[in-house]
Amino acid sequence: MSETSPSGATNLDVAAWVEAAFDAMAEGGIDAVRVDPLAKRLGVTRGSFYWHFADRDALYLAMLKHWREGASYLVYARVERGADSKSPAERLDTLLSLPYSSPRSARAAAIELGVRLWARRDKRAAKAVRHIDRVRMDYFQKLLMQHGLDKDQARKRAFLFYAALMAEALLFVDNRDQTRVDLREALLG
Amino acid sequence: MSETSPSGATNLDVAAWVEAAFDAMAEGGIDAVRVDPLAKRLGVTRGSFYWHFADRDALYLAMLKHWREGASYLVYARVERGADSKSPAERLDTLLSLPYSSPRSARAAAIELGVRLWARRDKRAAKAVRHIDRVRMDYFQKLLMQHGLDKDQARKRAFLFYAALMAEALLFVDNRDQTRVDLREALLG
DNA sequence: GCCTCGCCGTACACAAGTGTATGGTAGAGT
DNA sequence: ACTCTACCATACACTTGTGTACGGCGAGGC
Repeated sequence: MSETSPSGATNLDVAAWVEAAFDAMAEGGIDAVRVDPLAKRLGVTRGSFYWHFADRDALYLAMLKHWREGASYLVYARVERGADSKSPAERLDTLLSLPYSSPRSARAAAIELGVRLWARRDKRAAKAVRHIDRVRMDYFQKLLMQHGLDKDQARKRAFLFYAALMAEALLFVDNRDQTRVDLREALLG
Repeated sequence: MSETSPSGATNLDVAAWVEAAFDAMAEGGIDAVRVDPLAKRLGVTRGSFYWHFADRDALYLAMLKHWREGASYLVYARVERGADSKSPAERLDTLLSLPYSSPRSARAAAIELGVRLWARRDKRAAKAVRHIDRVRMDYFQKLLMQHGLDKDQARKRAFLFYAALMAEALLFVDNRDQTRVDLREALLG
């Protein structure tokens, strides 16, 4: 356990605060990320927060850093495990099936929205979003090329693929299961 | 001028407050819709607000009503003008080209995000979003069927079409113009 | 010429959140 | 045992926002 804080039950570290911050963001966007409510949620007072962070903006930066890494992770590691046994089509299929059914994924979807709305007024967040979008679409394009498409076709299809994934976080449609089946057919068939 | 308020320069009506509320929402989400900042933006005090609205929640409801109507309007009237001279393909093409290039459309995109993030915690907003999503997708499906697709294919394509439109409001991609050309080819070609 | 009424300003009490300064405490080191 | 240090609580001053009560003012009706 090479943690920043060595031990203790009530001992919090930066990661715990960031985690709670994303919980709050999933419910109410970046404006819901407030020091006092977070402290109550964690069972401590603001004194703890201002020990780990200079101010609220420092927490924002820590959130961005975490999201930047975690969002890349979501694309790479989560799909890549199982390694070479999977074909590109299987990996794309995995991507289509994982979001956003479970409660955990619903949280991820809300965070996606929150970060992107935040990025409309914060340049640092916008930069992170641009980066993640590039990383993801490049990955999708790569998979589609391995699946047999030429570079140009793969680029177009990657956008559609990504858009469809994001739409599940954004749209309020009725039959999500049916939609997912449709997508699989339209984008991979 | 059949306004609610007959005349006067500083005289505001409900519509003016709702308009300002959406401006605020486009910048900071539903949490940025606050009475005091709105009043300052409009050059009045809160006294005016609490004359037109019972409380802040009443403004929220007025916003939802306005969005519900305006969002349907965006689909119907905006594309349908020019009437019968346009083919279904031309109308779909119009839809693909209008969002979200102009500053006005950027505002609309931000509002879309704001409403949908809000809908994750407010049931009334969620209901409005569900309704609008149904209306829009039904319209897209209808156009695609008139374009020659059978009902089932049109439904699937309508989702992709809608998802691609929404992705422009959500994603931070580099070449929006290129993307739009690609979409036209992929979805209508 | 008053009076009502729509519309807005002002003032107040209250709540929630930020940041800061300072004090307390448990554990590890020596 | 003494101290140092990481971590947290407490108390304070400040800001921003909500809702409410009340007062003012100009335009029409009678």
